[in-house]
Amino acid sequence: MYPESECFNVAVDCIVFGFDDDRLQLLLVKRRFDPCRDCWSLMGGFVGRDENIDDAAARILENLTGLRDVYLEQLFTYGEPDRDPGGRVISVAYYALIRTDRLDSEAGNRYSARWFTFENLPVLVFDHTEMVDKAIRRLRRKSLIQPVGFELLPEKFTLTRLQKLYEAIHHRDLDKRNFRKRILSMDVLTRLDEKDRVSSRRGAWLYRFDKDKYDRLISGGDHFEMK
Amino acid sequence: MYPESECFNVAVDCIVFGFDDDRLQLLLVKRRFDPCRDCWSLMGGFVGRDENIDDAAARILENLTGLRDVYLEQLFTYGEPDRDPGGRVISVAYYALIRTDRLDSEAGNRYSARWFTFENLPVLVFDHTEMVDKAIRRLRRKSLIQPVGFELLPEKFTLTRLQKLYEAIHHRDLDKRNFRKRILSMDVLTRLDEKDRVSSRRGAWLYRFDKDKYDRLISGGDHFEMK
DNA sequence: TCAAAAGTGTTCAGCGTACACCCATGT
DNA sequence: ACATGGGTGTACGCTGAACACTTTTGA
Repeated sequence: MYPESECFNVAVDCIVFGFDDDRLQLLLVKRRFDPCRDCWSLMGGFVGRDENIDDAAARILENLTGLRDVYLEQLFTYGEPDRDPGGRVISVAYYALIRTDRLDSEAGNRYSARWFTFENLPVLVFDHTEMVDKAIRRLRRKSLIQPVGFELLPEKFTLTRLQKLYEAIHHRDLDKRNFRKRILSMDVLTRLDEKDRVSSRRGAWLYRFDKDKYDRLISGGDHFEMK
Repeated sequence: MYPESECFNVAVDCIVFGFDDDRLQLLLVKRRFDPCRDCWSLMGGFVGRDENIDDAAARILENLTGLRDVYLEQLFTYGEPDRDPGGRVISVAYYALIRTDRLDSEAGNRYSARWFTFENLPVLVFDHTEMVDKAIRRLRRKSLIQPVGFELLPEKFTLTRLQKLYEAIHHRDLDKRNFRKRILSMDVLTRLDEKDRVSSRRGAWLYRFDKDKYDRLISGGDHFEMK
């Protein structure tokens, strides 16, 4: 501690993305204390004395969802002096991608958590809307260069479902053939010997995400070039 | 203030890029206090009680360089509990692009500041090397999609000089014709009726950066697409 | 037999890349 | 006259985008 210096509460706020059939969703909680009690808010919490910030984010997310090992990435740090009317709080925003099928709804209940369709969010407290806005832009960019978003689907999924996810992220229709070509050319999917017969009579092949191939892809740099 | 919560020193560290003829450079200071007195370090300082973080970064940078209105962008927040052996400090890293020709060397002297060639940096304190690493990656990526780096040159410059800058940023030789085609196609440069005769007998046209065109370019989205 | 989703290929345009020579001028 | 850096154009391959029909099968 450098005692001659100012001292701040440091919080983490989590932008939690989920995907349900064909809509991108956001998990929000109702604040249980003042200021802004009962307003919709991102899930947040304070960083602990001996805790690193990533761990704090993971802990807070686990409290809310009961999930460990979810995709979690630091987004941006917000520090306007008056951003929280309850006092000066510097907040490090993280965004998370979770599989809604794995969600522990018990955990969510404790926080009056609710999923909202991304295109239809309520007013949020403080600067949380700004955080969400930055998060979706980051997610969109990321999804173009990395096969992100497998984090948002159940383990086995059809290509149509994956396409629906990308369409939800980008809020735009995609061409089926081009999409499949593109995704398959990334070479991170394994087709299973199994079909999903729920969504169609004919049945659609199920795929699984191949983490090994993915890791090799990632380590191959940022996929930006200039020569 | 939320008194039931922990309280942290919050600092800003600045990764200051400059460009001198044909080398990318970094402005570093020698720490004047323990721990790690006399070690090379990024320029840093603590956030003030009623100051937002961007302003803190700008203030700290102005202390060091005497410059206002420099390009400054938040990079990442570092919060390992033991990152600073002097106490728990959460640090928000920013990177800055400055024109070395505008640098006030008086200001720098107070901090024993020195420019280092980017490819030849000294060992840095704490996690500062990690910060620098993230900053250069961000700068590289940014430079591919935005005409960043005009911030690093004097107001008037030749295309050769601009190319040298890009080569320094990417640490790679670029093809002259392709570079010029690419840069000019961005349509953010204005050719002046003036030549630089220092670097060659023939003389090279000087260009100026056109901020209006640039702003229009930026507002046109991230320059990533998916259809 | 029909409805509903799955699956599949080709063409074209634009962009990034490789590549080599003449120009203008000061000494 | 020559040395030095400035300036220019073209050909090719790859990638992204547009585009429509057949297949399967349960009801």
